[in-house]
Parts: sequence; structure tokens; C-alpha cells
Amino acid sequence: MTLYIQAIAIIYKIMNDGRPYSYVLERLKTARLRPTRQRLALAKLLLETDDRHVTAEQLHCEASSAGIKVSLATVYNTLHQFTKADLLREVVVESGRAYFDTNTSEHHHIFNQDTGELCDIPDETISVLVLPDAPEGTKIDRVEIIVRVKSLR
Amino acid sequence: MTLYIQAIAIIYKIMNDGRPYSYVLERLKTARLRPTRQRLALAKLLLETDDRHVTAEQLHCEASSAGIKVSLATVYNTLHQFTKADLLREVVVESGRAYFDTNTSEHHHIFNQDTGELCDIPDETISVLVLPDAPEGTKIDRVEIIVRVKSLR
DNA sequence: TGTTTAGTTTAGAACGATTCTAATTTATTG
DNA sequence: CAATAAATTAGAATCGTTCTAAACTAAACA
Repeated sequence: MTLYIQAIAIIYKIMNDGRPYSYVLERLKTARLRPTRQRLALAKLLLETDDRHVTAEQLHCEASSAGIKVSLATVYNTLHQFTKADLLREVVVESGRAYFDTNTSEHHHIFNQDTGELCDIPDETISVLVLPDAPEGTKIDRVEIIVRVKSLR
Repeated sequence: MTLYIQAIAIIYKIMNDGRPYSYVLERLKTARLRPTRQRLALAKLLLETDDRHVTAEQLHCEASSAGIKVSLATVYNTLHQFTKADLLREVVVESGRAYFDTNTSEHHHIFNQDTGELCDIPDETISVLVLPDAPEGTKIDRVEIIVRVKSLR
């Protein structure tokens, strides 16, 4: 057993408490991203629970509170690398601030314009009929629906 | 006839070449915005043609090229005031850059992620069939659909 | 293993879009 | 025509984000 595998196994154990977590390692591997302390810690924060929507700033704060030493630059790097590796996806709801969603499956969002709260729409509760053709020389990448709500009163 | 009305009439004539333009003045009036040189010139640029999508920077350049003396700050102010006055609406398609749409009626967008090009979807070719309930304590403000496309090759 | 090499992290500088500030100018009111 | 209220402006400030180049760490290899 190489040192590498040993180390990974240890980190894996520490992070996991036995839950299935290896897919993060796999994704990182496929994306040729080394499983560093920072990446694994952020992955843990992000992917422990199913459905999260964070900004870089938020995640950085959260990491700090959790005692994880990681720079804001690394948080940005990691969010983008994870997005490329399909561990996250970006959601655009506000100009001037990027949100990242831990749910990478096809789904849509409700965005509270007063509070900045962002949440997923269960796939069964929304449906659209999209007929327009993609303009000449383009192909549809994805269709995004944002239901914008306001707080009452 | 007061001086105000005279002045407006003259400006109106200059800007209009006879086309119906008074609704801009009306909207400005209702919004308690004075019909200044800058506002009227920007309104002309924006609302002469039906369907435009601009960023502040773009509009500022365009104004400069057209010989209109207006600061970037005023362009920003004007875009936001016009949006409040329902002469424009904001479209969020990229985090980090705000687009403004001269078409304020209910409709959706196609966004080319490679070129940054944004265009309207004719309302007949898309429709929302099922909508989720707004979360407790909120009400739906609007539903936005963005069809993201990529350039081929 | 120890060394080399290649990838990663970091603090801080730089950046682009936007907002703010306070002084000046312009439009409206009386 | 003066008084006052609103709008414009240049430039500073701010915000989120990206870049840079040096220090560090992981993986490959001798």
C-alpha cells in the first residue's frame, strides 16, 4: 500500500464516519485534481447534506467557523474546479454574486429577491413547454427556470 | 402654455420625427423624473427600436458615439430609474454584468453563453405548464426562463 | 526512501462592474 | 427672476472576483 493510498484512506475515514464518500475522490481523480486537505474539507462541507446553495464568501466564512484553514482564493478555485468536475453547478440569479448548487441534477430554482434565499424546485412541480429552435449555429445547452418570489408585507 | 410645456414640446418634436413618443414623458412624469437632456437622449437610444438588450457600459459607449454627453454614473442612474418606471426591465443571465431589456412585457430569453448575445423568445413558442407553490410567506413575482445555448464548434 | 517535478495554496495586488460622494449644474416653483 | 429641489458629474470607494508570483505539498521516479 503506497503512502498515497494510506493517506487517502485515513482522510477518508476521518471525513466519512462510514458514509459513502468515495465518489468525491473519484470525481477529483477523473478531473485530475489532487485530493488536498482544502479540497476534501470543502467537499465535506458542501456535500455532506444534499441540497445547498452557497456563495464563495459564505463558504469561506463557514469553513473558517469550522476551523478549516483555507484562503478565499482557494475557495474560488475549488468552487470552479468542482463545477467543472460536475460536483457542483453554478446558478445565476443575481448580477454581481455567484451561487453554487450542490444538486447537479436537472432542476430549477425559487429565488427570494428580498432575502437572497435560493431553493430547489422539486422536478414534478414544474414543467415548461419549450418550442423555440436554437438560433442558427447554436445548440441548446440547458433550460433554466427561476421563480422569483417576494416576501409578503 | 407654460415654459415647461413649450420646452417639452420642442424636445419632443426634435426627438420624434412625429413618431408616438409621449409615453416616455408620461412614464417619467408618473415616476417623478424630470425629462432632462440626458434621460431623453438615452430614452431615444433605447426605445427607438423595439427590442434591445444592453449593459450600462454598452449604452454609455453608444451614447458617446452618438455625440451625447453623459457620464457613466448617469447611465447607471438612468437605467435603474427607467427600470423602476417600467420603461426597462433587468435580465440576469451572467453574474457580474447586468443586462437591461427594452421589452417590458412578459417574455423569456435565449442567451448565447459563448458570445454573450441575448435575445427574446416569442411568447407563443414557450409556456409554463405547471408551477410550484410559493414558499410560506412569499408570493411569486415572476417566472423567468433562460434557454442557454452554445455556439456550434 | 530522497529527490525531482508538477500541481496547489496563498497573501495581496489588480480588476471590472457598480455605487457613492460632494460639488456643480439644471429644472421647476413661487 | 430668485429660491429650492432635483439631476449630473468626476472621481473615489466598494464589491465580488481573478490574477500573480512565491512558498508549499503531493506524486512520480530513481
